[in-house]
Parts: sequence; structure tokens; C-alpha cells
Amino acid sequence: MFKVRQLEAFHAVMVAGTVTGAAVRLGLSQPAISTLIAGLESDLGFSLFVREKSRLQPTEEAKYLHGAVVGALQGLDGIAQLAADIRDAKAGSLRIAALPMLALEFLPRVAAHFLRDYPGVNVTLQARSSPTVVTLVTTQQFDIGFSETAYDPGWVDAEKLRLRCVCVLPAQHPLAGKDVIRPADLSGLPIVTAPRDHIRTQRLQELFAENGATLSIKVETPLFASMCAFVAEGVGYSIVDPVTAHDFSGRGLVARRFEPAFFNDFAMLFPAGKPRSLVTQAFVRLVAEFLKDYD
DNA sequence: GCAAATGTATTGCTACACCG
DNA sequence: CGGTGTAGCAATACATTTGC
Repeated sequence: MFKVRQLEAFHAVMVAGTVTGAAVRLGLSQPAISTLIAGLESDLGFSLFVREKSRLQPTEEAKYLHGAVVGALQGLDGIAQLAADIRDAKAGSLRIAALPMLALEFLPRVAAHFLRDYPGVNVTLQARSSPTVVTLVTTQQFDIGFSETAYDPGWVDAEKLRLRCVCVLPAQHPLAGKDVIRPADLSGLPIVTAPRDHIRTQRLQELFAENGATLSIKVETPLFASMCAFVAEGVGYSIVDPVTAHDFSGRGLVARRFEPAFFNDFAMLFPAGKPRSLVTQAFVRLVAEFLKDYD
């Protein structure tokens, strides 16, 4: 079977017209080209050149074959280019499943930025509940998952993340003038929060109790975005993650620092034990960069 | 089971001869 | 003199064997 090197030599001779010229093109010695051509002819079983007056003249068969060789070499160039793109994480695919808090606006923002640097990458982003996100990652249907911290550590690799929550208020709310909001400021005021049995609501209740304040639950709704929408309509205040608060700022809602610190924990999930692609690694770095803005 | 040693194939070089 | 072809050599890569 002939070799790629022989095809390269053949192409170089066809283009340069002489073996010596082909050697220069390929950065080889002249004998090397000569040997390659001889080997190719031997492998093919017919002559590519007739030796006339110590010069090579391509045969009709050589001219006929040359077109196919050019196509094959271009194909190899394509493979080399694609390999380089993969190596530089410029090509590939990225499948992300995330809880709505991040999937609605934050991750599209990160992904859009990512795609400017990695235009060859195809992105899939799906908003799912945390248990579904975990399933999609453990079954390797997705490369990255963002979920709340309830997952089985045996089936996924996880990087825990936490964001400091902020207090969101209707823009015209009397407390909107304060820079820092404390439980005592909010005692007895109507809150829009996650359902009562949610761990975050329970922790919030404990925090208020510790600070001698009363948590007065007015609306229960599972999504941060829904909470913000209620707040923007003037229904009450809420304690939400800073990403969603940022997404809603300017829509009739203001965000203020909340003390003492109250964190929303979540995690970045990866299929367990599976090597992460260069594309995945690059995206994770960008997510970390974007999350820094919310500290 | 692993590393060192050995054998083999490939590659590309230089030197040299031949041709027009 | 420039182009082509062959022989021989060294470096390298790879596979297999040997020794611990």
C-alpha cells in the first residue's frame, strides 16, 4: 500500500516539474523524493513518469491520478486543521443542562461570550429541574450540569459553588433607600419565597429566628425568577441569588446587600470519571470568571 | 510486571556516477 | 552545470526478547 509521504512527493513533483524542485518544496533531499516516487510506482504497479533525457515527464495515468491525489491531500489537510481546532478547543460540542436560575439568562450570557472565542463549537443548553440535571449528567447525555447540591457523589463529579444572596425589593419600597438590609428590617413584612418545605426556606426561617425577626411568608414559588417577578409587581420582598436579581434589576426591582450572609449553594456536575474535553474545560473557566462578578 | 537489551524496518542523509 | 539515480551510512522508531 502506498504512503501519504509518497503522495505528497508525487504531488510536489507534478507541481514543481522536477524532482529537485519537489525536494525543495517538501524540505527533503532530492534522493528522498526519488526514492518515494519509485516506491509509489512500485506500489501502484504502473509508471507515473517516463524518464526522457534525464527529465521526468508525467504519463497520462499520472495526470489522471493527480486529481484524486490532490483531493486526498486536501482531505488530510482538513483532518489536520480539524485536529488543530480540537486541540485548541476551537471545535466540538458542549451540552449543558442547568437549573432555570442559571439557564434562563446567566448561562446564555456566558455561552454567547464563549462562542465569540470558540466559533466552531456547537452549544446545547437546556433548563431542567435539579434532579433531571443530575440524571442527564450521570447518563452522559450532557457534558456539564448545574444543579442544587442534592446529588449522589458516586455518579457525578461535582464542583460546589455558592453565591451570596441579596435582598430584592420593589423599587419604590421604603427599605430601597438602605444599602444593607437585615432580618430585623424585614420582620413581619411579606416575603416571596421558595415553598416552606424547601431547605432554603427552612434555613431562612432559622436565620430570621436567630436574629429575633419574623419570616412572614406571603407567596411560595419554586423559581428565583418567579420570586423576582412577584417582587417587581410589589407583592413583597425576597431573598434571591444575585444572578437572578441582576437579571431583573431595572424591571421595577432593586437588589440590596443582605446581612448576615445567606448563601445559595449549587454545583457544577460532570459525568463521573470521564475526562473533560478541552471545550468543557474552557467553558468552566469562563463560568468561574463570570461568577466572580457576583461575589 | 517492568525495564533493559536486542533485532528490524524506515527514513533521510551524503557521496558518487551518469546523462544531456 | 543541473538534474536524476544508486549505494551506503546513521539516526530513529517500533516490536520482540531477555533478565530481574
